[in-house]
Order: sequence, then C-alpha cells, then structure tokens
Amino acid sequence: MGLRERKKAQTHAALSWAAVRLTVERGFDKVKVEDIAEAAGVSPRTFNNYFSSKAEAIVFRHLDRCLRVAEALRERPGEPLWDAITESVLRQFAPDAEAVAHPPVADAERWAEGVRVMVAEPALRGEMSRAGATAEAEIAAAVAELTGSDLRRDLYPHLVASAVMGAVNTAIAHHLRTDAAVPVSRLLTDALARFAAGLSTP
Amino acid sequence: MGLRERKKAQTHAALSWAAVRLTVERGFDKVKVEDIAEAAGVSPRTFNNYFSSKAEAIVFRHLDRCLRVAEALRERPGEPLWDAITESVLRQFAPDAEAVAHPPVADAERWAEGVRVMVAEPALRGEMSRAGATAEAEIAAAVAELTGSDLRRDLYPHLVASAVMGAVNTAIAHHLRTDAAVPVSRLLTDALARFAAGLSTP
DNA sequence: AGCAAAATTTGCGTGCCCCGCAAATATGCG
DNA sequence: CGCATATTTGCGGGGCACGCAAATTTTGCT
Repeated sequence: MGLRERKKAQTHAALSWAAVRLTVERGFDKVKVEDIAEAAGVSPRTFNNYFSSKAEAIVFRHLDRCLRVAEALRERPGEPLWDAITESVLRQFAPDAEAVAHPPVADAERWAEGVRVMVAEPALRGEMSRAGATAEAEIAAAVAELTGSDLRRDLYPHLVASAVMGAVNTAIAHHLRTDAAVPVSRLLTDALARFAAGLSTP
Repeated sequence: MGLRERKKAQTHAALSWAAVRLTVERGFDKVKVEDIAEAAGVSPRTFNNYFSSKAEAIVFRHLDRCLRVAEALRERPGEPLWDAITESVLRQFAPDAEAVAHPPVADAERWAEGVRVMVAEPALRGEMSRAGATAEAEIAAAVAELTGSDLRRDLYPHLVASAVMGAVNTAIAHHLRTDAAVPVSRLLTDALARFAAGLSTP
C-alpha cells in the first residue's frame, strides 16, 4: 500500500473518529461539518469527499465492524453454521484493545452518557439501521456461500442474516439500556443461541 | 372526531400519498418538497408541520402498517405466541383493498419498477430502517405484555420483535427482488415459521 | 534528481431542506 | 355572534451536500 492510500485511510479514520468524539461530547446538532473537518485537519469540502453525510461519518465504525462479521464468516467454512456465526460475531465485538484506548476519556461515565444521547438521535438511528441493512446483505451473501443456498431464490440466508443483525442490535441496545453489569459478549451469545433455538418462550 | 381532526388526517394522508406517488413517478431527488405540498394543495411550509422530512412522508404508510402489527398483537392474548404473531402480520400485509385501488395507475409494471427504484434510494432505506426500529419497539412491548416478560430486563421480547420485523423486511425484499410470482402472504408465513423453528439449515 | 501524468484537496457557488417565529386564517364553543 | 384556541402561511436563517475547476500532492519513469 503506497503512501497515497495510507494517507487516505488515515484521513478517513481521523474524520470518523472526530465525528464520533465531537458528537458524544456536544451532541449531534451542535457539531458542524466544519468542526469535524477542522478536528481532522482537513478542509470542510474534503469531508464530503470521504463521507456523504455527517451521520455516515459517525456510523462508519459501526458499519465497518458489522461488515467484518461477514468477512470473518467466510473464513469458517465447514463449521456448524451457528458456531461459526457466534464465533465471528464475538470476535468483532470483543472489547477491542485499540478502540478502548482510543477515546482519551478522563470521565468514562460522562462518555457513556454522551453515547446514549448520541444513539438516541433520530438522524443517527436512521443511518445506523441503514448500516445494519448494508451489513445484513453481506452477511446473507456469506451465509449463502457457507450453506450452499441461493441468494436470489432462497429466503434462508436473508433470514439468518437478519437474525444475526437482530441479535447484534438487540444486545447493544440492551447494553446501553442497562448499566454495563453484563458483558456484551454474554448478551451476544445469549441472543444468538435464542435465535438458533427458535425463540421459544423462556 | 371534529372537522378539525378529520381535515388534519386528510392532509396527512394527502401529503404522504403525494410524496409516494411523485417519488415513484420521478425519482426521489427530482421531487421537491414544494411539489409534494402543491400536489396536496397546501403551502410548502405546512409540509413540515406534518412531516419532518421528505423521507418521513414517503415512509409513513410503511411505518403505520408496522405499528398496526403491534396493535393487532395486543388484541390476541392467550393464543400461542407465534400463531398470534403470524395472524397479526398477515392481516396487516394482506393486499389492502383500498391501497390497491389508490394508485390510479394505468401501467402497473411501470409503477412496480418505480417502487423498486424508490426503495433502492439510500436516503429512504435509512428512513425505512428507522421506521422498522420504531415499530420493533412497539412490537417488543406488545410481546412483553403477551408473554409476561420484562421489557427492560429481558432480551426475549426484543429478540422476538426483531425476528418479526426481520421476517417482514425479508419477505418484502424478496417480493421486490423476484417478480410477484409468490404471494407475499406465503413469504411472510414461511419466514415467520422459519424463525419459530430456529432457522435450522433447510 | 527531474518531470509529466494522475489523483487528491481545496475554494467557491448553487440549490435545497428544515425549522423558528409571528402574522393571518380557520374552527369550536358558549 | 364573538372570543379562545389551533392551524396555516410567509419569511428568513443556518446548514448541508455536491458539481466544478484550480491548486497541490503523489507516483512512476527516465
């Protein structure tokens, strides 16, 4: 990878990170695109060369994670489907060393609260759902590959993908709703296991 | 209901319908808020008294339908959960006599193609997903009511709601992808049954 | 190293969207 | 009928997304 692409990746990351940080700190509509660009050391116009909206920049990391689930899945052919899924999901949503270190946050509680406010923002919920749908398509493709089903004719891979994203979203929502007593990994395994078991009443 | 509220409901419907029709006919970004307002016989400013965005107006009917699923569910306590769910969903997504009559479309195929283009629009996918999430919350509440689970502490009602919306979305997507050979009702029952059966490989 | 080609960044201008505010208008009720 | 309450409308502001072309940076080649 040449210098060119490395710089692009850096700018991309810097922009999305700045977007998240500023939004968590100040709230969505108190952050202007201009602010994000400035924080990333780039001109306002350049922001829109990387992201087509403020919301997209903020949600980028989430989308990336979800897409990686599909990628991870493809690397586990042969395993029982739900084992492969659970493993792939857990890997992506494990507390990421780098990500944990990234927010140079003194006050973790304040940060968490900011995140709650952020994900409550309607404009972002829309973009997040959209990211989920995008990822879902990739996961469906991966599942089709693993199970030998037909992406266009069969409902099955789409249903599985839908369950996966449903589990992820539900687990994250639960985690944000209640206060971090239960680790996310437990919520995720639990949610996925329930789906695999047919959601019979508990 | 007084004249006042009836007029409001009329305007609301006229706006959302005009938004859909114009978008299907011309494409999302060739329709200005001004056009929609004009088609509904109302000032542009009034449009935003009813909907906070163009996308919201377009997606309104979809949201409404999904919310009604939750409502219908609450009216079926005592039944086995998945039976109640399947019944509620089918009722809402049955070919609606009024809705079928509404588009005064000469060319049905042209209309269908327009719909496909419309739902492909990124901005709308976001808003649709968001509507799905909103409905999901209501459905989760209904499920919690029916099964006596705790909306805040338990994952279960949220997982079920997620499955329901997943089934709905998947069925609709499949219907738009392939050409109307299979009736939506079959796709829906199938999708829901698969979820209830644990999505075991087919 | 030097230079030309290719890609990226930037500034500028445009069109549109969403909303706050206050005036005008319509409705409901005694 | 006339007042109190809602709704609609016009106006104006702030911002966002993007097309375009000029300026700058990176790359590949000699």
